[in-house]
Amino acid sequence: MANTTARKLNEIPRSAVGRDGVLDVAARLFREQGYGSVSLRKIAEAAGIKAGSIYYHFGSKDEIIAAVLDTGIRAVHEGMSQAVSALPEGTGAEAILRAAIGAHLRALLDVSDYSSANVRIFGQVPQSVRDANLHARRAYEAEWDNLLSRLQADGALKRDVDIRRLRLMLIGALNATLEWFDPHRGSAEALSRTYADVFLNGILERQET
Amino acid sequence: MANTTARKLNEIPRSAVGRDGVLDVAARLFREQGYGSVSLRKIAEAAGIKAGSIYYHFGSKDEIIAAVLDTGIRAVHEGMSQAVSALPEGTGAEAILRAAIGAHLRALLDVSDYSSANVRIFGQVPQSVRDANLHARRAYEAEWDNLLSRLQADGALKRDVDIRRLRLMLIGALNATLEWFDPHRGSAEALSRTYADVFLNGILERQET
DNA sequence: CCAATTACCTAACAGGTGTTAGTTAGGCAA
DNA sequence: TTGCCTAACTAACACCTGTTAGGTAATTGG
Repeated sequence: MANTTARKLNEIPRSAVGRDGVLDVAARLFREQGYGSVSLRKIAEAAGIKAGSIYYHFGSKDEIIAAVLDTGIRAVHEGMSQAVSALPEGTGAEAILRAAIGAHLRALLDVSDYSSANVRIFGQVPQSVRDANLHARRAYEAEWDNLLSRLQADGALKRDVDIRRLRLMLIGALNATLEWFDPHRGSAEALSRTYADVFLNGILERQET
Repeated sequence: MANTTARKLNEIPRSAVGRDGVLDVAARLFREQGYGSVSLRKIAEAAGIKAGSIYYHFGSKDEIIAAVLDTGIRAVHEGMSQAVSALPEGTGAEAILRAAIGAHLRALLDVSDYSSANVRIFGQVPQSVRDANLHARRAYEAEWDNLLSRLQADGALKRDVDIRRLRLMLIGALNATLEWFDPHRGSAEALSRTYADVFLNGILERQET
């Protein structure tokens, strides 16, 4: 009885696992090992339950990865949107871009297994699951395209760069970081600064001609 | 002994498939579908033989992906090295970098399923297979680091950029192209030029202050 | 012509896969 | 107490996986 009361007072659900617990574990495993190598039995074991029990919370394996992918994209999208809209009015183009780049990278490297899982396994999941995630993806891509177009219209970005292509290159570069970034070797913050430096001004030493 | 060698070198193999045929098919499937989704039976079917027959040419599935990964890295490495060393002496830093970027991208997008398969599945493959590929990978990475260090020492590259980090960012960005590039939408050649433009000079419109 | 080699085939193996059906134990409302 | 709800369980299913053993037809060097 004391147990029951204690449980009620805290916000801990009766079960130590639950739907969210399964999802958290799944996101972590997918990020670490890739889609094909993670079976329902592995997820169940890591979550401390049995494989069949997963079907109380989810209708299929696809439903699990779909949920992971969706949560992941939303996390990055929200992080980036908020970082940009939190800037004071009149912020310069360079600072805006630095904020957006920083937010995207932070979402991947610091914040959540969901975001990184999305990036890493998207190319490996069944087409139907990819398709289900496309709406959310396109919304995030549109956010970037809007931002970049606005900056280009203001004259801050070079006019000869195609926005769609620039966005693909930029986000692709940031996402690729997941394949090699090691937090022991440097902070996500410093890395984000380097990315911004390179993309904004390039790596060539400027000639004074 | 010499006879056997001569036969192997001169004559077209009797079979329409053979070890190389299996390898070609495997590289294509791995590139298209990822490591986990490609079974030996799928490879065999696409090659026009039966699953068991693969074991005449290879000792295990791991041996197949190891061969694919190895061929892939070598193809990119050779392409990049030759493109750079084919430049006339006295070629400027910018032209050298453009040549290297172009060669890397061409190897991924135009030349060979092996290169693109390497990039796409490396992160999904069993650790032992990754480890076996590391020597070849490191050799290619060293080639880039040498190139970039030389250019930096010559004063062509900014001095505040860490070479290792720059190489990871640059190759990562180029490799990410595989996830979205559509040859119907533009040539690899034009894309390579855009990558060079962005990385060398950045995307900010230069202010004339 | 013979023997060996090459490149395939068939059939089976043990184990892993996603998924389903039926069961159980505890908490809660009436 | 009764009966429902929640969140798990066990056991099995049909299928797929990498892999092995043994067999076969065609080609070739001696």
